[in-house]
Amino acid sequence: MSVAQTLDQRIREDIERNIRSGAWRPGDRIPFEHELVAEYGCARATVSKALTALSRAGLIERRRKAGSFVAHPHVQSAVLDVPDIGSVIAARGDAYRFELLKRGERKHAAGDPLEAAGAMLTIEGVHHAAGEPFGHEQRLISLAMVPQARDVDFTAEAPGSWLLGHVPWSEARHRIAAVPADARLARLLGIAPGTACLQLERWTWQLGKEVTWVRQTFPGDRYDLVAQFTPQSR
Amino acid sequence: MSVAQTLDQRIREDIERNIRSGAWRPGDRIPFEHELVAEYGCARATVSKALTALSRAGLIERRRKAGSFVAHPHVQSAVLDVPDIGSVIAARGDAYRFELLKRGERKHAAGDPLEAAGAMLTIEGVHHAAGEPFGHEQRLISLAMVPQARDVDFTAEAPGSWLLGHVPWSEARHRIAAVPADARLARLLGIAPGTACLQLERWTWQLGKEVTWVRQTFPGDRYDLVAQFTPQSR
DNA sequence: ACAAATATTATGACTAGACATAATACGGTC
DNA sequence: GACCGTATTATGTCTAGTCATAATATTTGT
Repeated sequence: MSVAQTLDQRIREDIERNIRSGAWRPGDRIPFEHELVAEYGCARATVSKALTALSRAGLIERRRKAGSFVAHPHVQSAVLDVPDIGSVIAARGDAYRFELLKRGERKHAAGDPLEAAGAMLTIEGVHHAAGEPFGHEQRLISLAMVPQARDVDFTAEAPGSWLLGHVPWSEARHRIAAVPADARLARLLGIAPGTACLQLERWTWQLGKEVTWVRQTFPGDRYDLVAQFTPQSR
Repeated sequence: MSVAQTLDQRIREDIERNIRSGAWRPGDRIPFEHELVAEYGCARATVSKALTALSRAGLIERRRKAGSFVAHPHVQSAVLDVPDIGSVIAARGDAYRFELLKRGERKHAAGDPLEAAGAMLTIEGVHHAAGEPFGHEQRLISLAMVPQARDVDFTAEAPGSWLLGHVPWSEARHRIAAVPADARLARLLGIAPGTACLQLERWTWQLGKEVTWVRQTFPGDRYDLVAQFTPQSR
């Protein structure tokens, strides 16, 4: 099967195979650490490393004194990659362009998706693939958090990829929904009003402070999200 | 801030804060393990545990001889929880019911979303919340993999939750798209034809063999997906 | 000057222990 | 038999070290 691998990986995979094959069912107790130590002839730290990994992956639950048990699956948990739009289009071999429609600056207003007070940069634009409209983007950037954004020319670079390079390693929350295109969106994207669109909203913050909010809307027939290789958890 | 925590967690969080705050930027070398050992006055295994976790989270890259470096973010990677529909509705405090529309059995046909040959169970139904239609489901189940499914009464329990309890710890691939409701779907869900719907497709397999395929469709105004707390990676 | 051989160094995996902690099982008391 | 304190036990975190491995620096040979 697989080639050279470490002992803790082998232990992990042996246990995982027993769980995924159904040989060990949810609720079953798996062997105690000291039993695995005896079986593999290794130190307890090595067994523990394997079990810690399985526990973090949600496959087992460890209980002091009682032992470790195969977890009960509850939700399907998937890792969803939300790539930069420019790179998605480039990967398909199409030319990419960001068309800046509007750019403004204003104070925080009630009902804004960004809750932090202070000055904000507002950006609206359309992503193009191979010359055709691909998706619409509405964005707010907190100027308190990213003052340099004031001096950036977003006709040359899309705000998303600029932010990725200049405000790295932030955190985010995503919301995915299906919405009909309103009249304005339909005109901008060259589609019929009411067309089903995939809408992705993302709030990004850095150390608990809001950096940017973006709402991207794509016609349903031009874009979909794929969440690959999905273990269950918890 | 936080209360009692382990030393490796503290080291991990200290480094993570430096990265997320932007103090250490992508490409920067973080302190060597032996420097962190001196700083925290602990064993190298403890520092290594923290760095291993950061590396698996995609925040740093470790290179032998060279040291460890802050990774360059590329895509937004989010953990998406796709819960069982029944529990979603129950969590909102509404009554849940699965209405079985059709149930059949047939051989594999060309173009089926499940590629494995053999007999398949076909199921169609509607999920109801508080007496109102909530979403539509079309499903195929491989009878070679789950022969017991033949004897289950899916009017009592939705196939999704039954499978979760009887074929645990499988793997899956998801696809999310926005589609307009066709005439039949519109009638079943009590919505206007063309209404924007969120469509979730899921292929599930166990140890490399296909178990089930499902396509769930929800009117856009009744359901959306939220991907929480999203670290970037790779 | 350039390439090959060698030394150095940081990470990676591991061992054989120690002590802490939480949950269970056991025993004795009322 | 119900209740409470104590002993036991499996996990959880950690130490102080070893040996291996991969990549960089340095030296050596031509």
